[in-house]
Amino acid sequence: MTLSHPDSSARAPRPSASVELRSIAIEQFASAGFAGTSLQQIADLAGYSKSSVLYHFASKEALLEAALGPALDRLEQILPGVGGLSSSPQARARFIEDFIDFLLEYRLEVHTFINQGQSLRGIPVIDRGNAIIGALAASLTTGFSSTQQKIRFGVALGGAAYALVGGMNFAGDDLLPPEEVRPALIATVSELLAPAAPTDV
Amino acid sequence: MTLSHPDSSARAPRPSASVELRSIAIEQFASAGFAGTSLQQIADLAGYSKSSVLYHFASKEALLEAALGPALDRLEQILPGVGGLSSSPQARARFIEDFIDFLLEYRLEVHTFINQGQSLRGIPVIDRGNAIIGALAASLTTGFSSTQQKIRFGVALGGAAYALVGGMNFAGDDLLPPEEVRPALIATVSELLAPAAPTDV
DNA sequence: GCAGAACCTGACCGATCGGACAGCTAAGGT
DNA sequence: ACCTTAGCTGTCCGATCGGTCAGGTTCTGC
Repeated sequence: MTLSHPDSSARAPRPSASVELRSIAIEQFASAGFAGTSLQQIADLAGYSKSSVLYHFASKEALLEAALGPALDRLEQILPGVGGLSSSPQARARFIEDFIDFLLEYRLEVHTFINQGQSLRGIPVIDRGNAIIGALAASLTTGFSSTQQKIRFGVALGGAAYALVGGMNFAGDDLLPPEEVRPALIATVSELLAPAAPTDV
Repeated sequence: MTLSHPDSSARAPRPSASVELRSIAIEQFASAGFAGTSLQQIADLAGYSKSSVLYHFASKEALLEAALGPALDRLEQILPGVGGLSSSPQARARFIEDFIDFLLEYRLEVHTFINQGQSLRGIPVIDRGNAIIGALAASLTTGFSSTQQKIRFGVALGGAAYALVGGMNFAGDDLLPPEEVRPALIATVSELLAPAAPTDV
């Protein structure tokens, strides 16, 4: 990819086009939806032609995959730690922090996936993400899978994702700063996922 | 509308087409998105022609308005009761129950609105809904509008909406029955919106 | 019987969709 | 000098989009 690009330190105002297109794409997919975003829009926003977008990414689906892939890789990394939820409180806190940090780092990807994960079923990268979240849910509800537990998991996951990107424009004028959101979100999610030991507020 | 329809008790297997189209439309808007749903799809699912859809509803936006309108009317009805949140515990519980029942009754409408309320900005019925939720958020954060409070509100609203329709396919195979979800959801949301007096689980 | 409203349809419109393809330019290796 | 490759573009394609329109059918009120 960047092997034949010796101008990494030279004058290169353009961040290699591919990266730029991907970031613009995920921004649009999250805010306007996958179906609601055309390749022409992405091209216009990036200052390229539609043909150029299709040169870097073979199809619209490939662009979605490039946009969501890294987030899924990261999520798969922290997934094994979910086992710690039922062990020590430290391991539990550790996983929740990792998970919240994941949400914060991949705001747009998570938002896209949460909102459109059902309607885009069939696209490989979406199915992959659905499988990961399914595994996450299975781990969380191991042993006690009461309706209450399921609701708590659903509210925690969907609520956190929604609060991060989607709905904060209702509570305020614009997005809240991550350094302020992080502790509040950790406290709230900890409380939801650990009902036996309610965190102090 | 139905004034000139005396066959209300006669043989009329078709529920007046308008109603049928609206219910199919909201179902599609919620599951596939507004942009991702074509008038042709709706027509096919209903067994009508696209022209017929546009006969009953002047435009795609008008169909969206007809689909979401009743839910917004109902939400506006229960909105004044939000003032009770800061008064007696009974009034608070009453409002939360009303709100959860609203979510249950208008699952699809709420899901549509929560997921696409931002991207569809500009459409009158969407703006109206945004204004209502804004008023709701303002009432809830009156007095103490700390980041923690905003997060709690966001998680409660988005989480409840998500758990109702969107994400339960992760925790189980299909949607949970409302009579089981209701008490669990009431308990969870009560806890989130009233951190000072945590509900027992 | 007749006018007219309500209902439904196929044909058609311009615009836009995702995508295929040929060709242009600049840079690098030989 | 030459060729290859990467990057980017304009043009074109069939399909589909939301929407208009003229006409057909059936039912109702007079």
